[in-house]
Amino acid sequence: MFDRLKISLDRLLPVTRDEFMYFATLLTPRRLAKHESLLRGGEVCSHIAFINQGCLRYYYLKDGDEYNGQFFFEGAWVGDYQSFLTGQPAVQYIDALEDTELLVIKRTDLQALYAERPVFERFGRLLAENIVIGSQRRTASLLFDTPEERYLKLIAERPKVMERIPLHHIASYLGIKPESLSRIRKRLADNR
Amino acid sequence: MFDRLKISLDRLLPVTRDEFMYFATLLTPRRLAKHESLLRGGEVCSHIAFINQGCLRYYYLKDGDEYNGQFFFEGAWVGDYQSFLTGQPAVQYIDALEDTELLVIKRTDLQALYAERPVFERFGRLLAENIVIGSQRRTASLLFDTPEERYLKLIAERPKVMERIPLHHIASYLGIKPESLSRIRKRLADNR
DNA sequence: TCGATTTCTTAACCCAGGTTAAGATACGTC
DNA sequence: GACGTATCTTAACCTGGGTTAAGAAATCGA
Repeated sequence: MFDRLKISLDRLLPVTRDEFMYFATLLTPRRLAKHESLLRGGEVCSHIAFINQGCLRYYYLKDGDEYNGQFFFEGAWVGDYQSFLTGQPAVQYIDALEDTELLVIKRTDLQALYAERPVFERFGRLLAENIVIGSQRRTASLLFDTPEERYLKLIAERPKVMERIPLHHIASYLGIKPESLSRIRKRLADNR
Repeated sequence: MFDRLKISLDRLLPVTRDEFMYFATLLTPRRLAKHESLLRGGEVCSHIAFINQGCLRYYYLKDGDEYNGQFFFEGAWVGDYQSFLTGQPAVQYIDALEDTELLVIKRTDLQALYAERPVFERFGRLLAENIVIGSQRRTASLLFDTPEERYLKLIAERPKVMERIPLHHIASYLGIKPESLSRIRKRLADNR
């Protein structure tokens, strides 16, 4: 049950068996059915979740339309950082895109863990730093890549997204409408 | 010389006078003239800098065009996170937009500080977490706000940017060309 | 198994931002 | 004070994504 978590943690920084066991006691398993939601906008994000199996997305709602911010697969952590850290209502919605198994940790338990075990404080820093890198890459791509370029990069860099996620969700992630993604795909198929 | 830094640190988390003094010994003052660069793409970002006075931007270069990622003013930290953390060549360029005074810390010194003083490990986490929040907000705005909406939000939320930064740099930050920003401004001036 | 829903595509028309070119101010600096 | 540069604007034309509408194909659920 905790195998994937151990591997995922160790990739960021090695923890002793003892420290890991303690961490594991703070985690609660949770299952989400496909399309079930982990967090709704307006709620406070009081937990973050490690994905043991499955796939989720977070998205924003504006004028009734959804805009996919990011997709997450097994081995990643999900949560609304802004809400989790500040205690303010979430602006993000988080849904499962497949039947999903999570390991969930409460905000207050994580805060206490940071204070008690320095190695996890470091883990928190490394995790946040890695998220910064990913988020800045995404910002840069939205700033200066065309939708077509973003689509091609997605195919090249994140095959899992192409394999497991419907095209209309991908379009939303790319910042365009499904019809436009179809058009781009046709353009590319008619070899440019 | 360290007053603004102390205030800025304390806002994230309080440090004792003693801890602060130790931190200060790791910092080197540095001045940049307007338009001088702190980091060029391709270099490794081996330092991060606290802005004591002045203003900088980081930008990306693509096909000879600059794309402004972010602006920073006194009280903020600047650096290419991706390069600083991974040791890979920077993809960002960092320039001063005004004559600027910095306090610079070396990567290796900061790493050592994290290991020696837990309070700074925590500081590093909190700083990274705050950057995540800012970066995700920016991503979201690029994803679903129109350029006009982004411009209006910038006026409302970041008056310093409007006061101190040329419009063509603001256009680049908004993801549009200077001519388009002029058009948007005209549209708004002709009251909608 | 069969109707309903989800997913994906196509096409016609519209529009905001890009491109190109030009000109007006303001700013520096020698 | 004058020349060059940086900043900002305007306008005509172009283009790629949005909108609307429709239909085909795959999947789901009862």
